[in-house]
Amino acid sequence: MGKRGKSNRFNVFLNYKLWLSSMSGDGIISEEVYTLLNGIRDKGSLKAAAEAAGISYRKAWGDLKQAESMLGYDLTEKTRGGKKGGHSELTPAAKKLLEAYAALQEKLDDAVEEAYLELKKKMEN
Amino acid sequence: MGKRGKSNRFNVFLNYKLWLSSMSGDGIISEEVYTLLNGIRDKGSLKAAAEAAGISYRKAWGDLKQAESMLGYDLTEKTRGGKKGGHSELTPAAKKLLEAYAALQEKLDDAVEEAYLELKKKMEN
DNA sequence: TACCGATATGTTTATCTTTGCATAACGGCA
DNA sequence: TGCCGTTATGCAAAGATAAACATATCGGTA
Repeated sequence: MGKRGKSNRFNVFLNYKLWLSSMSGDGIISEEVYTLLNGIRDKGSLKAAAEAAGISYRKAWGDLKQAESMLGYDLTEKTRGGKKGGHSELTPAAKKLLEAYAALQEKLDDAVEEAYLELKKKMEN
Repeated sequence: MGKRGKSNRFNVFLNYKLWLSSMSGDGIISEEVYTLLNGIRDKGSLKAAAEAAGISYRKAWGDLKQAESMLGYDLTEKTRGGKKGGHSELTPAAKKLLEAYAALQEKLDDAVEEAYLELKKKMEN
């Protein structure tokens, strides 16, 4: 950057969003499903996970249901009634998915960051 | 995979979407803006680019406008009237952006593909 | 056995996004 | 000068998405 004028800063962020979909493209597992699963693991109920995620229970329930139906197996084990009214917890498959997803996200975060820097460099000169 | 039963195939796709946003997070440049820019380069008009992209002219125009306002400079040079009623063409900055974006997308496509294979592998055993 | 709180699910509202419609401006060209 | 096709833009209509609301079910526990 020379002493005169300001360089042409490329002042924008690069964002990305991931999701899993069936071949037919109908059902999806969006990032908020991962948020929900994390919440369920931490709080022990879908209700609590939904409010922690800032979405309605109705939607959380629907999203989770379709995620499970898309995968063909359950991600949560749910019970109604009982001492605390009911609860939900993760199945082993869900735990595996969360782990795998965390690794994936980390890897892609890095890739996106790197790609962003290159883009920025290209756009700034 | 043993001789009995079928392996637990993880039959879902990993998708992703990219976009640029301002720091404040309001304005965005989504992938469809790139599609539009490509269309404008090929067809010479926003109208044609919009229908090629399968979106309304109204939206295409609005998206482009906000992209330009977010960047702070024009991506297209537009003229009204004239021999063919008017036309649009890319500015040098837009051409640069398209090039940079193509490189970025290629890189991320690879990263996502790779990450997907790892995810799949983890989920299938 | 009545109550509590969470799961389960249909139905109605509200919100957000996109399209569609209308209208104006523009500038070559017949 | 009137026409054509495109850019430009406001506004109303339509569609998609999510929230809210209303119940029902369940099983410990008081």
